[in-house]
Amino acid sequence: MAQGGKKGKRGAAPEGAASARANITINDVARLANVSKKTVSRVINESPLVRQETRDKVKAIIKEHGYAPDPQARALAFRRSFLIGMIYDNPSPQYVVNMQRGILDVLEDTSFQLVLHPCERSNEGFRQKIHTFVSQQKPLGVILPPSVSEDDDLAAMLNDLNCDYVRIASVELDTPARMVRTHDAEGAAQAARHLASLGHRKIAHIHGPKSFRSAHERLAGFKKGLEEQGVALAKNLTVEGAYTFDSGVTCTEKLIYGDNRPTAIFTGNDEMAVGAYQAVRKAGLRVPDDISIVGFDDTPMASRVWPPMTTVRLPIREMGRAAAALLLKEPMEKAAIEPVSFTPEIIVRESSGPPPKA
Amino acid sequence: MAQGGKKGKRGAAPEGAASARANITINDVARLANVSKKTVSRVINESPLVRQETRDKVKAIIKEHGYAPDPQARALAFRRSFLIGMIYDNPSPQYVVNMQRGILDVLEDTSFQLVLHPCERSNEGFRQKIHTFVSQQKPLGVILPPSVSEDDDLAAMLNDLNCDYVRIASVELDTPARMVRTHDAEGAAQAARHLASLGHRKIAHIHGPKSFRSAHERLAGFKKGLEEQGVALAKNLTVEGAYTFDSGVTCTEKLIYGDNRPTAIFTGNDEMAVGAYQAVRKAGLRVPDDISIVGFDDTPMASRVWPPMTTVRLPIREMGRAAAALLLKEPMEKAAIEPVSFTPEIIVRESSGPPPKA
DNA sequence: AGTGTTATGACACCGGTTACCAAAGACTGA
DNA sequence: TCAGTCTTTGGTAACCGGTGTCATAACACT
Repeated sequence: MAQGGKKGKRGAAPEGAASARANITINDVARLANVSKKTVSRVINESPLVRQETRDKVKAIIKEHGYAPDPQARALAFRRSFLIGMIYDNPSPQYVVNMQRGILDVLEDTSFQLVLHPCERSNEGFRQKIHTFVSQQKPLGVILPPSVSEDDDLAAMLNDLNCDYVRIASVELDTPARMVRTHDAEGAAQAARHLASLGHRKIAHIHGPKSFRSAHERLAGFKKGLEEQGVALAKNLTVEGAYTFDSGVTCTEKLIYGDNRPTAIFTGNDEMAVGAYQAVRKAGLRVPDDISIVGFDDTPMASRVWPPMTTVRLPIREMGRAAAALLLKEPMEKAAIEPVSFTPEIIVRESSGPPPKA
Repeated sequence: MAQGGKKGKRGAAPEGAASARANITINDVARLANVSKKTVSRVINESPLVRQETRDKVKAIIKEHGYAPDPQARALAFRRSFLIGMIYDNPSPQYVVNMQRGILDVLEDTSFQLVLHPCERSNEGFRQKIHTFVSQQKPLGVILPPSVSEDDDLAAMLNDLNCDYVRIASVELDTPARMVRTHDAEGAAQAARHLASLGHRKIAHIHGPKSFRSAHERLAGFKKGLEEQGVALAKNLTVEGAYTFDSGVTCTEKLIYGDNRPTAIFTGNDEMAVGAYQAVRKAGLRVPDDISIVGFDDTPMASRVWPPMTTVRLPIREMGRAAAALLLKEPMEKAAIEPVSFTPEIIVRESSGPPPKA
């Protein structure tokens, strides 16, 4: 067992006790196992071209010395870093944090790291920044939640950069291996059916901006739900909000003081629903006695407002897990992948009840 | 101008147009500028040992060809990656997202990336995971918001691992170069003074778990604020919550149905304040007519509940910026650093008013 | 013995940095 | 005026810790 290393050692102490900071490298493992570093590399990368006996020996050494390959060195050699990007413009902290958690659930036992890239699609130059990030850091892939997921130009750019990605969206935008699909329409339909079955006939919908696919989907689902219940879509009761609290307030005021006051309002998200609460209260009306309200998202706020809000929930964290899992799949496995999709579920609380007798 | 490169080129096309994907390297720049790669390296790293003329020439080439050094290669050579970690256990999505934004504000124009490590301090083994992360990824440093920032063992471990860090906390825990200090006590004192000056005399405080330093600080500040206003600390009106919505509800119920019903409640965070709203409402009382409520944090919920909540705000995003800025400072600069601190500010809305006439 | 795997190793390379040396100027003293 | 020394500037080689390519050794099987 030659002392080997012709390479000049520096101050490092090769004594037994040390090893606290002087990290052990692939060369050390190779020497200790009496094999070449390439063989160790093969073992690390699960190559089948290693005899079982050799593999065991190397693995034993690795375990004994607590060796772990250096991610930076691997990244350099692989020309691909062990980073997963999350590029998002969703303004809801709740959504963002849950998505991060989901992704991290999957990354936890790997050596991949999650890096964040919030952006604003309105801000021209955002694509440039992403381009810089991807071409410099060479992440394994990126995850695109709504609404960045809807940006086809962005997807095309990532494709050109040879960077894998997964889009989370309410419509089919890409191949199954690159999609986590949510059935927002079905969630909205549930909300509509719920309100209709309570007896409501004048049901309003405040949807999000038309530039969001989710707004379209939820609106479509809402209409479908009503239709199924044989409830006609009321005139002037479908208005466009901005997914913001303030727009929820103003849209609701418009509805309340319009010529066809609804007995129930379904909003495109919780944020606008809370705005609706406030507008209803300001008008001297009560939820749900005078007007029922149903939101979408089930943010923590939904269960904390008074009365607790009936809303539609999407399993954000699970979606994050699914997206990360897709990204980590081997290219081979990606060929034949079952489409991944999630269906929201209505959470009935106390903001929805039968319409007033009147 | 020798064609140079003895190294065998692969399929790469050295023609003018190309360069779309075949990333330009330091060697290319050196060749184009007629200098050695070492000189280019010096220019990149702002070494003073380069003649101005040479520097300009190299910079021109770099700019012309849009060269950017490979972070992975640099990381390998530097034995230090271009990652900044954020290790947190704060359960508030709002806090977490704002902090992330602040950090990213600073990192945006650098090649540093933010990586996330949520954890639970209760979970034994969490320190092991951080150890693995730090020793493998070798981040430049990590940022520790409360309450992980209060973990001295963790700080010691990071020190051993030779990993820089910044702690964000309401008490002085470390050297100025490693601290972003918040004056929670002062914020709490503001809340106490505000309520006292409205005429309240029976003011309750629901503080967080004693295991959180912030809970201590806010409690201390609350007492100090009352004292300044000459208001006696009422008996049985200081109770311990858990920083959660539910604990806010139960603690408030305890206060309402106790033998000394307060006319105002100051809670250790907004979450508990919203719980207080609910308990008050359930008891058939009104905010602020019967009981005033003041929270702490100014989460978005605070301005969306009804009535909009008076609360104390800490500039989380700015704190994130400050923490990241500290981490990026050169070791030299760190020697003499002014302590960084933030003082919260009370936001008066409509949940606080004069006490009932009774 | 000839052939077709399977296992292993040698060596260059990924794209930077550090250590060390050499050349070019600037400055000195005789 | 000229060699000798110091300071600036640039180059070379080794290295960081892995992986790819390709040749070769080991081990079947005809």
